[in-house]
Amino acid sequence: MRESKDFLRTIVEEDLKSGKYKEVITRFPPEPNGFPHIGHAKSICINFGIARDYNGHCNLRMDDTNPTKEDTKYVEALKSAVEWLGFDRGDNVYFTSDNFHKLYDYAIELIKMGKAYVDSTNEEEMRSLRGTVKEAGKRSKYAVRSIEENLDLFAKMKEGEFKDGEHVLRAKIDMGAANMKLRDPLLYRIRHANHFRTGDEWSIYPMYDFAHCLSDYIEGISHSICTLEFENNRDIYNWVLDTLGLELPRPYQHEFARLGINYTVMSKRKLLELVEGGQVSGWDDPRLPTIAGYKRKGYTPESILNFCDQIGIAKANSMVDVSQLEFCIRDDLNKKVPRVMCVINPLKVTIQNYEGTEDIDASYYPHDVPKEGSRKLPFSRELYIERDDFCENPPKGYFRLTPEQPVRIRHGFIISCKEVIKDANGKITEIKAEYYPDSKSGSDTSGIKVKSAIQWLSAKEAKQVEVRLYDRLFSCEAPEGVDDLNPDSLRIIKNAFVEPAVITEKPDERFQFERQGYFYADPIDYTDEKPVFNKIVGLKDSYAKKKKPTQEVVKPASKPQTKKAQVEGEVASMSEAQQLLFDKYTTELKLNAEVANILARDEFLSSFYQEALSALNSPVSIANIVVNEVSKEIKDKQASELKFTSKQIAGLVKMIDDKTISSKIAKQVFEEMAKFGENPSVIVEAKGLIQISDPSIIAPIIDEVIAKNPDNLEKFKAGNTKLLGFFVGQVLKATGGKANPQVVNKLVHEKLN
RNA sequence: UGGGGAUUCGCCAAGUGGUAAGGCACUAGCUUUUGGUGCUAGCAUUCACAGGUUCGAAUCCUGUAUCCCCAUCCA
Repeated sequence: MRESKDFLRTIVEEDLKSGKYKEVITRFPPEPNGFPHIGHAKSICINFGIARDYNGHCNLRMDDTNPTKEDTKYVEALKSAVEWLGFDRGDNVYFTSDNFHKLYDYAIELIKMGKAYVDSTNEEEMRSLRGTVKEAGKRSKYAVRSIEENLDLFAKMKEGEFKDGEHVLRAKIDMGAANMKLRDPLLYRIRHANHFRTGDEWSIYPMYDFAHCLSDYIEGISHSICTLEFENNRDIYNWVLDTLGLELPRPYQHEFARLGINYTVMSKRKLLELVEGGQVSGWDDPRLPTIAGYKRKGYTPESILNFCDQIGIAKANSMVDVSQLEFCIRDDLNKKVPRVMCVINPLKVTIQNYEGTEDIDASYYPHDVPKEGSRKLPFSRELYIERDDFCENPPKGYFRLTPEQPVRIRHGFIISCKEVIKDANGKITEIKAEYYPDSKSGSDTSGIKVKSAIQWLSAKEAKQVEVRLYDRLFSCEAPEGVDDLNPDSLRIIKNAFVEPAVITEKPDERFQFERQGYFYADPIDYTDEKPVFNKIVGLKDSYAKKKKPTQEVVKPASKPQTKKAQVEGEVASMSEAQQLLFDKYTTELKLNAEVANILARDEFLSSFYQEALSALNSPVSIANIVVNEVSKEIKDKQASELKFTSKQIAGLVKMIDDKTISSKIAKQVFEEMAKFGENPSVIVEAKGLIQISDPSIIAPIIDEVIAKNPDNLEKFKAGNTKLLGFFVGQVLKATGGKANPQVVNKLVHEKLN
C-alpha cells in the first residue's frame, strides 16, 4: 500500500475503527451496455483494491435495469476485464435484475407509506412541471391518488396492462427541492422490452436511483463508491434507504473523480461512435482506451494496475497525461521482456570483405536485466539495417553510420561505409561496406571507437513480418469528435523483418525490438506463416526530442500579471441596520473593518457577540473569536445546536487576555467546548493547559530541540530562516503546546543568532 | 430558488496551524555495445485571488473569481 492514504481509504478506516461496519464490502457496478475502458479499470482498482486492503470483499454487479441497452456480450467483457486485471471476484456475478422481486416489494412498501405514487402525466408535461434550476417545480395532479389506487395501478403496470410511457411510479419527496434530483424522482417506468436475463417476465423496470441503493443494501455493501456526477443523486440514495427505515448497517455513497486521459475519449457514447462508424476495427482496437484494446495492444495488467495506483484518487476533475501510462508499460516491460532485432524500413548493406556465414551468440537481455537466455544471430555478407541509421550528410550530433563514421552492428562487428549506391532518382539503394574482423563484440581488439550500435539482420535469414505501428488516436489533447482523429494513428508495415529466433524460438510473446520499442505478437492475427506484431509503445527517444525542439510548448502567460490585480467582484450592500452596527463596531469598539463587516452582516453572530460583550468588556478579542471560531461552528449546524454559550466564550477570552493560556491553546479549548459544552476553565484545569512563560523552564527545552536537529540547525545557519518556525513548533510540541509561543519565539531567535 | 463539488509545479497528487511529500514530464551530468535502462543533481520563498485571525496560515474566518455536475421514462 502507498504511504499516503487516499480519502476513500481514510473514510473506510474510520468506519472500521468506529465499528460502523464489521467488514468492508464494496462493489463494482457497471451497466453492461459497452466495453469497459481504463476508467473502469480505475474503479475496479479502487473497489477491489480497498476490499483487498481491508480484508473485505467486492462484488462484481451488473446494473442491468435498462433492458433496451444491455447485452450478455458486455457482461462477458466486464467479467474478463476484472479477471485480466487479476482481481478475485469469487464465483459470483451479481445482477440488479436478480433483485427485481425484492425491489418491487420495496416499492409497494413506499406506496403504502404514502411516499410513492403513480403519475400519469406525459413526459413533456412532466418536464415542464419539474421547474428549472432557479424555479421550484409543481407537483402533478395525480400525486393525490389514494394508496389503494396507487397499489392497484402499480400492480397493473407490472402485469403489463399499460403501454410504454402511460404511467410511472414516482417518489413523493419535494417538487421545490433546490437539488433537482429530489423533485419527485421516477422509481419505475413501463418498458415492454426483452431483458437479456429476465426475458419478458417484467414490463416495468426500476430506475437507477431506486435500484442502486437498494441493491447495495441487499448485498450488504458498506461503501458505495461512484464517480462525481452522482453527487446530486446521493440525496435520493439516502432518502430511499432512510424512508424505508432499513435495518442498520446500511451503505453510504462516496464519490471520486473519474479518470480522463488526454489524446483520447472515454465516454461510452463516443467510443461506440468510433466502433460503429468504422474508425476503429472494433472494441479491442489497440488504439482505443478500452481494456480489450490495451490487452490486444500488448499492455500488461500489471502496468494498468500500477498506473491506477500512481494517479491516485481525489475529488478534483483531472486529465492525466498519457505519458504517465506509457511510463508504466515501459517500466514493466523493461524488466521482463527479451531484446531482439527488427528492421522496419530496410536498407541493404553489403560487407565487401566478408564471405560465408557464421552465427553470433547474443544474449536476450541487457546487462541490467537479471534474466538468462540467448540466441544465435546469423551473420553474412548481405545485411539489412534501418534506413534511418545511415545518413550521407549527417547533422551535428548524429551517432549512426555515415560515409565518415563507422558504427557497430549490435552484438557483432564494427563496419564502415565505403560506397553509396543510388538509383536514377537519387534514392539510396545499397551501401557497400567493410567490416573489421578484430572488432567482434566481446573480443574487440580493433581499438576503434564508435558512437552507437545499430540493429541489423542477415538478409537471407531475416523473416518477413507485418508490423502495426500505433500512434495516438487523436491529434489534440481534448478531442471532441471524429474531426480530431489522427490520420496516422495506424501505419501497417507489411514487409518488416525480424531475426529468425523471434519466430522459431518464440522466447516470449512480447519483445523489445531494440531501439524501436516494445512489440506484441497479435493474439488474433498472428500465424507462423504470417507473423503480426503490434507496437505497444516506443522507447523513450531523447535523440528525437533533441532533433525537433520546435515542438516547444508555449508557456502560459506569466503569473505576476494576475498577481497584482485584485479580482473585484460585486459585493452585496448592507442594510441600514447593518450599516449602523458596522459603524458602531469600527468607531466605538475599534474593531477592524473586516471583522466588523462580518459581524454586522450576520444576525446571529452579532447578537452572540453582544451577549459575550456584556459578560466581559474585551471587544476586540471577543470579536476575533466570534468571527473566526464561532462562525466555523454555525457553518453546518443550527445555532440552537451549539454546545457552548456566549458567557463561556467570554470566559475563554478572559483567560487569553490575562495570559493564562495562549491563543494556540485557546483553539484547542474551544474545540473541546464545541464538542462537549464544558466550561473553559474546567477544561484548562483538567488538562493542565496553563501557559508556561518562564524562560528558565523553556530554555533547556529549546537547547534539547536544537541538539536533536543538527542538520536543521546547519540549514538555518546557511540562511534558511523558515526553520525558525520549525524550531518553535518542535519546542511547542515538546511542551504539549503549553509553552508561551511568544516567549519561545524570542528565545529561539536569540539562541540561533 | 438555485443547489452540489472542486481549485497545491506543464500533468497527476500528499499535506487539515509549526521545514511545501512523491510520481510523470522536463533540464543537466555520470554509466551504458539499445540516443533504452540505471545513478546523481536541478526543477512551487509559495498553495486561484484579496483581506482578516495568529508568534506562525496551503491548512481557520470572510469575500471574490474560475471550472465541473444537476431540469433522460439513461446509468
